[in-house]
Amino acid sequence: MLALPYRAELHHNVPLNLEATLFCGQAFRWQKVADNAFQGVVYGEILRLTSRPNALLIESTASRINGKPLRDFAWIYLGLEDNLSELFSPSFISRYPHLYRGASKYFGLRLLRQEPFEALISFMCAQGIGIALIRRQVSLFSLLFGDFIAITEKSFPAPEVLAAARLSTLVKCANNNPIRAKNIRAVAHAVAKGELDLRQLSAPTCDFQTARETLLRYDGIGEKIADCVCLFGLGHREAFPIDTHVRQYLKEWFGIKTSTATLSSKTYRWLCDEARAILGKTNAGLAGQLLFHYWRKDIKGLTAF
DNA sequence: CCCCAGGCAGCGC
DNA sequence: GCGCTGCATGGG
Repeated sequence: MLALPYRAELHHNVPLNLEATLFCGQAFRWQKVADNAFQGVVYGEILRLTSRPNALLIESTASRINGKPLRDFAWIYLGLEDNLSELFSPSFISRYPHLYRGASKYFGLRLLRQEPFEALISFMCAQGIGIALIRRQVSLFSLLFGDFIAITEKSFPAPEVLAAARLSTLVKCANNNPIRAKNIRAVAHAVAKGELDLRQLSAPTCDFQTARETLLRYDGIGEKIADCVCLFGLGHREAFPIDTHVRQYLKEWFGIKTSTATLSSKTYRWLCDEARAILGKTNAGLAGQLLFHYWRKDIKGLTAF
């Protein structure tokens, strides 16, 4: 395994399920490198996280990431500030004890705080195709446009690079989908120009709906993608992305049915409201992720990583 | 060959 | 407002 010069240890007494967190957070470029050890690239540095009882080993190519010491960065990136003690309300637990038991297996799943631009482009690639294909697309962006960090690792490209890229190369990254490639280039251009200010959308002063509506103005970003970017890239905890799996468990577990093949905007928002009514407004995002993971792994038998 | 995979936009009605 | 279809590709 690649030797990383800087290391820190985060001693904590809060629950952390690293594998579920990285998988559900859709950090598509992260890889499992050993038992309880995962490696990724964030803000142009390699980051390796190893989970131990009540401690997290942090190793990196730099002593600071995004201007913060490794310990502080990991705390924010992994969403460890969230209080999990009231994630599921007493009324939810008494009404759905079996779901509570099932989801509790993944207690310690957190909401990632990814790099906003990488999250934005990654989720634009995650439309109606399998995880393997999504991972391939996102990796190609780094392979073709990123800068070397080490022999084996590259950064995610900057907005300026993608904005100036040849369309034919972007098409390769976008699973040969020229429409998606154009959309991605247009969004990268908007970010590069400062017209789409991701830092502003992730500021505490920016509310969720404003961030969401701003993203929705761009082609290639619909309700679900906007919610994903808000939840995992911009730190808006009340976002509740509804994909095909979430739609399935809402129907199966809570009897919330939708008839049509594709969700209209209105129906999508209605489904969100129904889910928030059950899971609680402030906890819906994280609680939904636990249910999502339980549904995928235990009910559908799909594997993470 | 079918349907499904962490959807979106555009079309006809 | 709706419901459907094309986009694109790999796997079951």
